[in-house]
Amino acid sequence: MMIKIPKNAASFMLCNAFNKLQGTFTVHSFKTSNFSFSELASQTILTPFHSNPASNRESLLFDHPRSMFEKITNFDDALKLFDEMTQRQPLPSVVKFTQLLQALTKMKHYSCSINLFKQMAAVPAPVNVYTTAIVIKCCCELHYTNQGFAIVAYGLKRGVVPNVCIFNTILNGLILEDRILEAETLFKKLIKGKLCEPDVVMYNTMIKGLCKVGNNDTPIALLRLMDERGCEPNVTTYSTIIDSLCKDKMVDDALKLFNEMILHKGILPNVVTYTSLIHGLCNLGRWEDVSKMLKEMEDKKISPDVLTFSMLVDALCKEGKVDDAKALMNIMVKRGKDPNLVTYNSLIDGYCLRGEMRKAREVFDSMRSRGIIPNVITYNSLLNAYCKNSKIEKAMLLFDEIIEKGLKPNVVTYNTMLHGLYRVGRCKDARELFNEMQAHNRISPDACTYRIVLEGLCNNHQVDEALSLFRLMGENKLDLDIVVYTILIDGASKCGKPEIAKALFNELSIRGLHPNVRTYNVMMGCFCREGLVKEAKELFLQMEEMGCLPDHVTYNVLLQGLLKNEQHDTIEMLLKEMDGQYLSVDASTLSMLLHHVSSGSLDGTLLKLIGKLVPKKGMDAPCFQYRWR
DNA sequence: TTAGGGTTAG
Repeated sequence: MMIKIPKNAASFMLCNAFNKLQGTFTVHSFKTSNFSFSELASQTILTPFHSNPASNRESLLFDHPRSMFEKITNFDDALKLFDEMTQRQPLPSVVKFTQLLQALTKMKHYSCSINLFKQMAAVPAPVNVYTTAIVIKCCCELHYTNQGFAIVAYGLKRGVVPNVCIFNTILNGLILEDRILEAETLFKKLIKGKLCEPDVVMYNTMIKGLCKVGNNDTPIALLRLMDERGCEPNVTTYSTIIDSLCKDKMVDDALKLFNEMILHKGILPNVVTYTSLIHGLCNLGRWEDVSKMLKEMEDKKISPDVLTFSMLVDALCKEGKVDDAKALMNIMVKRGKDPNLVTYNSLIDGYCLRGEMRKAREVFDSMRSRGIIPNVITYNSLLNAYCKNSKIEKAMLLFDEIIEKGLKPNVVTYNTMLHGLYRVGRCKDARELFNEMQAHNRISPDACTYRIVLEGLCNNHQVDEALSLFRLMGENKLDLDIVVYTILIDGASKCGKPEIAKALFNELSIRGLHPNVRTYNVMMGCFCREGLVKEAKELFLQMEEMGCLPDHVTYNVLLQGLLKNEQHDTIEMLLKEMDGQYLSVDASTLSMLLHHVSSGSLDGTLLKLIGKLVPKKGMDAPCFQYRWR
């Protein structure tokens, strides 16, 4: 679609530039009822908005426009008003039409706004840059950004010159649709073609989009570009980048930017900036820095909000400090910040992970009595706890309750249930559920589902079925990753099929997969079980050559293999290596070592070394402590 | 006296 040349020179330049843009973006026609925006754009006989004489002669109906438009709370009222407006002679001003469209858009009736806009075009009613901006936003919100382009073209035909607001809406639309590359190209063209000078809002939009795709360098480059082009960043600009860095665990870089913002730019951080930083610090377990940040907020009289508190509640729960988390929830209530569904879910999950089901249920009941309706995530936590504790009957009752409440189980729900069923050996029920999730609820199994099923089958001595499912996965081109291979190697080995385990291990290099520490541990366990200690030792050397460092499991597996097979020559060396790497012996290795010492097959002088390898108890990891005032 | 971005938690 080419735009024909309009009257004034500025529009002429814009049209040229816009036509060049067409090469980069596909502009689809906007067909709904009987005409499209692309067709509209190519029409020539349209009334320019400024020639409408109605604007200075309003009737009584429109003398109080605010109250009139504030009353529009539903679709029917809007339509009725619109009909009256379009039938008036002369037509109401463009501002009135714009207000009506804006009222609908604020109510999220995007399609309705677009339809009215089309009817306006048919009248034709007056249109200006505000009107088109609103309708373009509607298209973008509906993920029809291409139609937004068509409206820009249509606007140009009517002398509406797109400005920074309109281009920003388009950029935001592309970002909403994850079309970041296209947004970047358009942004560059806007600058190069001097179509508009980006302002802080536009830079923020672009920065948000780039952060969304996991890029941190370009947003920082944009921040520098703002400086070059004389555009002042604001707290949103910095907070967006700070948050992105924190999510990528680059908290120190985020803190540098935070200091730059305050000290060099004189921009005050807000609760969002602090919440992002606190979140990043919590994830890295930097509790002292978290306390510092909270103190700083207090000094600056910035109150933590529900999100700040919820995040801290969640962090405490993940550290196992669930009672502290509950106490923090009481503090937030005292401060007038009501915990919401997310906050309650964290606390319930925290109790569930500790197996404190009575407390979890108490919180569950209290949230409901406060009118907060549990969602599928709430149920998943409870379900997981019941399954992990082999309380499959309770889990099944809960599963029924999810459906009774009209909630839709998700893939996590099914994975949890499958795990639970295999744990108690109910393979047939698991198989039925596996079929049901796909057939009845149209939920596709994910990589996790397959791992659970394969591991479940292996643990229940159904290695052959696991293998055939595994081969089926290969045909479906599902993730045949190293985790899946490791599960099967372990399963085959433990079910007395070491040959299959070895064949699978050898298959890895053909598939281009690299064994990880778990894979090596499992394979070494397989050799040891077979009495092939020499092969296990060789693998131990090989893994280091391949750049895979042994962990405490590796040493324990090898030690047990050596002890079982009465090969004592390398034991002292291994124990010394463990000591050097601060690794511990596990309970069964320890008892075997002690047994061999007492029977005299191991030298008693090793006892001192063994003592150093016993894990120390009772040392609580340092965690978050803060004196709330 | 009509338009755009607004960043933070499970």
